[in-house]
Amino acid sequence: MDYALERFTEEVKAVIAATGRVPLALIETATPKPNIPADLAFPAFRAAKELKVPPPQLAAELAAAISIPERSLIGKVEAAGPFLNFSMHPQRMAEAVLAEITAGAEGYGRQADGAGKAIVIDYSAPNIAKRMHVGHIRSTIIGQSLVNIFRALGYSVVGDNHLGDWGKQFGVVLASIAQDGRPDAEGEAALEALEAQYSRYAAAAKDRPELDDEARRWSLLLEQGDAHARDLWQWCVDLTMRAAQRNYDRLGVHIDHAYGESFYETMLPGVISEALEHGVAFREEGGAVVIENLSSLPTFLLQRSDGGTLYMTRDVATVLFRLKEFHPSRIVYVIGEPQALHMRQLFALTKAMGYGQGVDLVHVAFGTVFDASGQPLSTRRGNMVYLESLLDEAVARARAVVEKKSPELPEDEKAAVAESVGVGAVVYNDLYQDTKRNITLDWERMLATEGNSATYLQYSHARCRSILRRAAEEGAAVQGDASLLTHPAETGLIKHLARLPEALREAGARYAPFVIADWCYTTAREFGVFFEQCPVLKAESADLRAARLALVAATAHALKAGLGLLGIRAPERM
RNA sequence: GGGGCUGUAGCUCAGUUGGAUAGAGCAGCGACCUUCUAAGUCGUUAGUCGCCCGUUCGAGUCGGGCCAGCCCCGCCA
Repeated sequence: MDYALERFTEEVKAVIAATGRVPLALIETATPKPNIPADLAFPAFRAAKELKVPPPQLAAELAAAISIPERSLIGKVEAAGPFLNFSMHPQRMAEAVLAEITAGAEGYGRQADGAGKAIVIDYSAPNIAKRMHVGHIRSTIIGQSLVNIFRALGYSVVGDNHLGDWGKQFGVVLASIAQDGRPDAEGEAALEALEAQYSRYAAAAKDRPELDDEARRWSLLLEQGDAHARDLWQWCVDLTMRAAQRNYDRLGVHIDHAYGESFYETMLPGVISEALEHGVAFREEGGAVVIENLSSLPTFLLQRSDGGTLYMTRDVATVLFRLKEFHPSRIVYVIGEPQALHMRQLFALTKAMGYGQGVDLVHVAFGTVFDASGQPLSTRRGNMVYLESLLDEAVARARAVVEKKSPELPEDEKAAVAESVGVGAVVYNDLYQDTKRNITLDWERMLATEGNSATYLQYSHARCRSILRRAAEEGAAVQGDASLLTHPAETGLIKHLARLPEALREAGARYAPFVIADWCYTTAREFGVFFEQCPVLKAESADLRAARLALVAATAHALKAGLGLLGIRAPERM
């Protein structure tokens, strides 16, 4: 559907065109900066040059020549130097926008751009028998937001959790469990114990080669489908996924599939032979399969000299499977920036092998997380942060704030609010800025309850709901004449609400959830101004109260829709 | 040596088809709660947009060259 803002833009272009003064191709509009009292501008420079008149003259002529149709969303047009500025008709915009949001409710902003197209999004990808750490956290949170965004844009989105459940190191995992037994725990505690067993085993193997042999034997048994090895492996997968699922539930993450690396095991020989047949790869003397001079990328390997496969081999197989299985128009990888080269090589190789022509292979690279002293987080440094503990810590801190700010809430609601606020803060920390930036783990900033923070957005929503709750108690009408909303604070809020569909489009086009975060933040600010300046329940008249209540309801819906795209819950009270 | 990302206020960041006086938050200073949630609102201090050339009516934005930080460059993932 065309939302009000798009219709307004179309009308602006149409009225300029109707003057017959400017060729259609030269009618380009721009959004004025916030300090300009207009909603859409036509910079006359280019057209003026073409027509050989000074830009201010053209702008003035157009301003005089333009006639605004009846019932137009355009309020007024005026020349400002070389710019032709258009303003929205506040009342008609108010009516249109509130009607749209009321109709769309928490699905406001949805579009059909992607109808009939599938997108595969690869995200989260925890390693089996290990805890999820910062890298997986970023991938999970960013990936889920992109899933939400593309679904809202009408795409058929397939999420795939590419589990690290295979490979050389898994023999060590199994051998260490065979030696030390299965930890008697659940969740991160169990995985932490497995990690410790793994480390001990790997360390001991340095002096005792027979341990290495034992690990290799387990690895082989697993690949050969030995029942016992397979059972142990499955136990690890189940344990890890149970722990992951608890975290996913808290984060509002739902991933459609979890094929994992192991799924592709049988397809790997085919991938290698096909690459050789296509002549994009060759087998060097040592036996390794090499790809050289591909799109001027550095040389890389598809098979080890000992015959073993690599990350690249499995990734190629994964692309081929996804193409065949889902027929996507794009495959999106939410993976850390350090793997940018690997991704470019993978994409180039896939295309060179003749696959995925016309399919966009996209790497959404996210930056690295550093600790407060600027060190990268790592297990070895001992400053690693794990998902479950991160969420628990965030919720505990949020709980303290809830106790202080809202002691009157019932116990279970306090807990629920703390959960939403704490988890929301963690999510927002990964989404409020461009994902490709490195970020510094800073508890103070992450759990900030002021300014551009998840809490502020949730608080704004809760304030809306609070007003609506009281209105319901008083039996007040929540639907009124939107054309009464002419206060600058009301108009400002409405105009901004109208921009969610546009923000959604941009977020999708740029793979950038922060565009949504920005929109949410500005919405909360606009609402804050409105809240201060325009009494709702005590409005001057019943009609105005009804109209303002409708605006508050719309704001709540839109804000909840925006937060939903980010994967952040919006509590009713806090 | 080659390549990728980043460089905008004291700090953290927006600023994407080149357009009007470069915007927020935090921190600092000041004001506002007997009125719908002060987890709020308003005011104020603060910037040679890393540096230098170029393209043009116009460059934070585009091109080239430097500088700095992070990361990557065959048998891990």
